[in-house]
Amino acid sequence: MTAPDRGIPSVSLDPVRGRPRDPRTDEAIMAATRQLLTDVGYDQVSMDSIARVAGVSRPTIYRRWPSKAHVVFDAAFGAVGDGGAALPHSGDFETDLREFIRGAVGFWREPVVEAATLGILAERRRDSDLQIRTQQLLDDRIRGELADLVRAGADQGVVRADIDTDALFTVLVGTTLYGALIDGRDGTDQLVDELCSLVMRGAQAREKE
Amino acid sequence: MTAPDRGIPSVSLDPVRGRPRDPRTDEAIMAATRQLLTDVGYDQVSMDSIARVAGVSRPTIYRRWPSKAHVVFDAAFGAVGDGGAALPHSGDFETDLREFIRGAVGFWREPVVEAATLGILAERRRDSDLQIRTQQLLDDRIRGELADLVRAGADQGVVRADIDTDALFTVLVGTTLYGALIDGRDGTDQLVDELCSLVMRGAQAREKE
Amino acid sequence: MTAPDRGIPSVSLDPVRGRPRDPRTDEAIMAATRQLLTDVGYDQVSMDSIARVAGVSRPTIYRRWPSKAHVVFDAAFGAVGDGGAALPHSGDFETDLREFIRGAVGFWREPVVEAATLGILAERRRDSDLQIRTQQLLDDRIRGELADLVRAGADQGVVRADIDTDALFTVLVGTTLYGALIDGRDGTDQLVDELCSLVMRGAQAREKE
Amino acid sequence: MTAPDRGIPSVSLDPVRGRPRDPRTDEAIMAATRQLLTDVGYDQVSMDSIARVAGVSRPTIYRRWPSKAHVVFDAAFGAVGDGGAALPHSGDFETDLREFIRGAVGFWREPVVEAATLGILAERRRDSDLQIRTQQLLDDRIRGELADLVRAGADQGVVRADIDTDALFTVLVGTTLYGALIDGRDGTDQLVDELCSLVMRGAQAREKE
DNA sequence: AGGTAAACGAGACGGTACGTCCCGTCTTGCA
DNA sequence: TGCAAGACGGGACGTACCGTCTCGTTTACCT
Repeated sequence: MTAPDRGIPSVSLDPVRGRPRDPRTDEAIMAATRQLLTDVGYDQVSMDSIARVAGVSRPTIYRRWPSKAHVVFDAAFGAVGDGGAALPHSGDFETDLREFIRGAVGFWREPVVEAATLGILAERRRDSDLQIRTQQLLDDRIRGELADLVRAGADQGVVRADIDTDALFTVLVGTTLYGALIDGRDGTDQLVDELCSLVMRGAQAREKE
Repeated sequence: MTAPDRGIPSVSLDPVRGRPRDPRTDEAIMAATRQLLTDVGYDQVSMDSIARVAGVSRPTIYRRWPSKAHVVFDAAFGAVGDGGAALPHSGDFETDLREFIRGAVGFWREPVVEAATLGILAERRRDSDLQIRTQQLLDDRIRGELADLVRAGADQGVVRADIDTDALFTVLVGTTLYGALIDGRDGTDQLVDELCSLVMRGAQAREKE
Repeated sequence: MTAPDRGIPSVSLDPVRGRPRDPRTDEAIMAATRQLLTDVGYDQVSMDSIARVAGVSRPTIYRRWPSKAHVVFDAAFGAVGDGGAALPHSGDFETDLREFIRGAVGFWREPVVEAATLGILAERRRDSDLQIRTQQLLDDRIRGELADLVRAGADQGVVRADIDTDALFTVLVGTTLYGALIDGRDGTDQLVDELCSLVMRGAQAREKE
Repeated sequence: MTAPDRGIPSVSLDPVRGRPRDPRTDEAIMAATRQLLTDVGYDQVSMDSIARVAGVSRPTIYRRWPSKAHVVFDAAFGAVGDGGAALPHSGDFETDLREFIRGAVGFWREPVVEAATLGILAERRRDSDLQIRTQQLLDDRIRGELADLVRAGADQGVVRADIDTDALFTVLVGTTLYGALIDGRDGTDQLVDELCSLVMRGAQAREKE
């Protein structure tokens, strides 16, 4: 995510009119927001503090983002698409699933994400733009990726053919989010193992074997 | 949760000195908060608006609860323990599990809970009291209840003996919370069915049958 | 002027409800405003700077006055009624007139008044409350006082019977205001003498003598 | 006033280098400013609104005038010198004086002047350039004109020889300004008559006649 | 005809102030 | 002591101007 102001998709005819925005300003705001998020947490981050740390004026931030939630969203999740893409796909379904889960837990536990997520989710209820963007963040990348994984597993015959990918997605994202951000009881490894095991085999005792 | 003011345990020597608190005041505040939560949502609820709707002054609220988050917590979750207790325990594990899940989804989707939860979870990060209370809410009642369920299932031999109840708890609560409050894609029934099915049987294709 | 918030004449039934306003706060705001007016001038005075100097929060000022112009008005002119009353009335019309003029020039040249007046007059055009209050300030006290003076002079036969007190008022106030605040060319004494002389005798050469 | 940019006297060596300024732009800015002044008043006029109405960019205005006050000054008073010159000089002092006063009142009551004057006078206190320009506006033209008038009257013997023209100027300008812009109580004719009468004959009852 | 320099529209930018809102605490007087 | 009312400090909000700046484009004059 490198171009803010996505909501207003810039209908302008000319590609550039007027003084262009300084890209360093964007980055300074993002960096300041990330730093503040990890330092003081979502609620304590104010537009004023962001502006101060970024060496920028408050109106300059409002010129780019419509509200604090959007600034934080981009600061916390903006780089997700770029970095998180490199999932290995070893070919073995359980290995790949475990990696997927580990990636999810790791993602929620990145300090910036950890600081931002619940605030964003709360704010999201009153901001339809934010709803769309959070949805897209999860759906466009992660849901699709999981679908690929499941399809590969089904082709190999190790995954039930009638599995509902969306439900599986909900289970994985919901559980990792809850485990990482809300419950906070288990270590990463334990959570990953148990979730992977449960998703693979279920809770039911096998009748045979 | 029927006895507010947990933080300040009332140092008074005599049980009653001076004018006693009017218990109707407590209920008026709770009712006003619940109404406002469903009407305008967590962030739009202000102590002022609660006081106004309850016909009460702001200090009267602060005399009973230390902050808005605690008022909302009690308003949204205070009655949980009383009402939600009546789980049937039919004896059939899958039926009971399905009922447990349905109860969880239904809980998250109660209008007041739906309006309050994400706000409370966000606020919880900076308020250790609130952390403890949310933890207790889930643990004391629900975690124990699930443990009973699992134990019964294990005794009957329909549940794997090595199942980790805590992990199962995380999966169930996390998934229902996410599905009900964040994803919002599935209907209740579908979510319940799929989650139940996945937890029972897992995603793995059976080698035989 | 000791009771701000004149615009909303406090319809409350009870004389005192809730915590009463601290009168020292009012005085601190007035003193801060007066100091700032003389130090930096009308336009440089901001609500923030007043609050800072007064050791008060901005909302506290807005609780008492609806805008900067009203704060400045009270700070600059609020004490006028009390102090300026002691006009001597020697009995000799020209002496009293001169004293009246000298008082007017002295008033406009008080540092606080000098700093505030033109700003207030400019602001007045968009604020009907302020219009009324400026009008009252001049009319209630000064116009009446001049009328007394003129009536006494007419009784003694030294003032033309058909003199228009309102026009005389306009001449005196307009000229002193202009001479003191806008023209700034003459010293006080010269302005007083010339205005007094002109008003007494006019510009016309006497036909005889 | 037809040549803007007085402050920065165009250091360029050649009289014209590069693209020359479009003179229609100047006029568009002046016209827009005049329209806005009468429509919304001094304080509501912003450089942005002027630019918008004039179909011009903000820097284009700043290229010609150093601040909003100067733009407004020229828009409101720029054409004064040209139009107001034609005072008749009938030869009869009182007639000419009345005409002078009527001209002054009429001037202050021109819609654009009425909207601009008090704002300019307030701004003038922090802008020495503006001080000089306002002074010149009044002095160069009007003060001199009045001096001519008085001299002619003195020659004819209808005006006291020791009259102070500057004081008379202060009285006439101050009174008309106050009467027209601040007091707003009298109609034009009444103000003119009374001021003229007072200035001619004074307030003193004649001992004889 | 091409080069050069300023005008020009557009809009970013730092800065400052505005007036409002809410929080949580406090200070009254009355019950 | 409970309670209603409301003052109060503090802090954040989002907006509006100001005057300056940096772009790319246009328009004239001058080689």
